[in-house]
Amino acid sequence: MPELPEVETYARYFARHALHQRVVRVDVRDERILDEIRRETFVRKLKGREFDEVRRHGKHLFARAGETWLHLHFGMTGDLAYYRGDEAPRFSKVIFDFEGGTHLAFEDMRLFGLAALVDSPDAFVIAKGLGPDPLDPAFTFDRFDALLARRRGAIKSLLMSQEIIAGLGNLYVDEILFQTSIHPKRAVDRIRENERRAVFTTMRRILNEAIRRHGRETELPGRYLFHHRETGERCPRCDGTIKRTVVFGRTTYYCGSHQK
DNA sequence: TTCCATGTTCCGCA
DNA sequence: TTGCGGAACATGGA
Repeated sequence: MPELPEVETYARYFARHALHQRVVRVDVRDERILDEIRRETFVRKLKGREFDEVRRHGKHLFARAGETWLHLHFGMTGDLAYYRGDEAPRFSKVIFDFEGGTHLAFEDMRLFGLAALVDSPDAFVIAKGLGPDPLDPAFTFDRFDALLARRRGAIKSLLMSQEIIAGLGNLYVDEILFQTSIHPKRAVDRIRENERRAVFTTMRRILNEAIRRHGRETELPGRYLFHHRETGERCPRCDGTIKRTVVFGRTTYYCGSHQK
């Protein structure tokens, strides 16, 4: 379920449970989850260490362990589980055993996620060309607006592009555009400044709202589009009908009446 | 059985 | 150069 609010929730979960404990074993259960690192190297550099800091940028989570940082990306189905005992979660791909008998499992059913080591989160963000994190306090409307300037193409495509803004995914982009009454296919150069401001503030409001609900979309207010992602549904904000299309290769829901 | 999925990347084409 | 459509990846659930 990993868009920004989910990954923020995972980051807090990691920080709450898995810091300052010695890693006594690193169990890579499926090597395919590792990104450009050999299993032996991954294990060697983490075993015996303690994680002592967690950071997030967009959908990427980083946890510092000595000289290196664990990097996790959750793909479509990634998750974390901290537990005690021998019952590893079904789709565990990497399990960290801590002294004291607890474990942190990185689960990923569909294997679109990845685990790796990086020298630093900042260097990784630069190397990958990731855009700013929308919740970074230093990320202002003016910076947001500059990122959209001189571009064409559908607004949804831009908001989905991680090299422009890092962290938004299919559900949250649809939600932001629904709540700002903007059609997902509207060209960005045909969006007025007051609408761009609305997108910026609504984006932050929705993300913070979702984080307050621990990244669980199902707990978002009933008037959110999230609960009405079905062709033919009644729009919870007007008398329109929910329609479905494809933008940026992704199934897109929007209200055929109030989103222009 | 068939279709779909909250992500990312790569390729070809306009 | 920019943007977009399509396919691929792996796998469970409706």
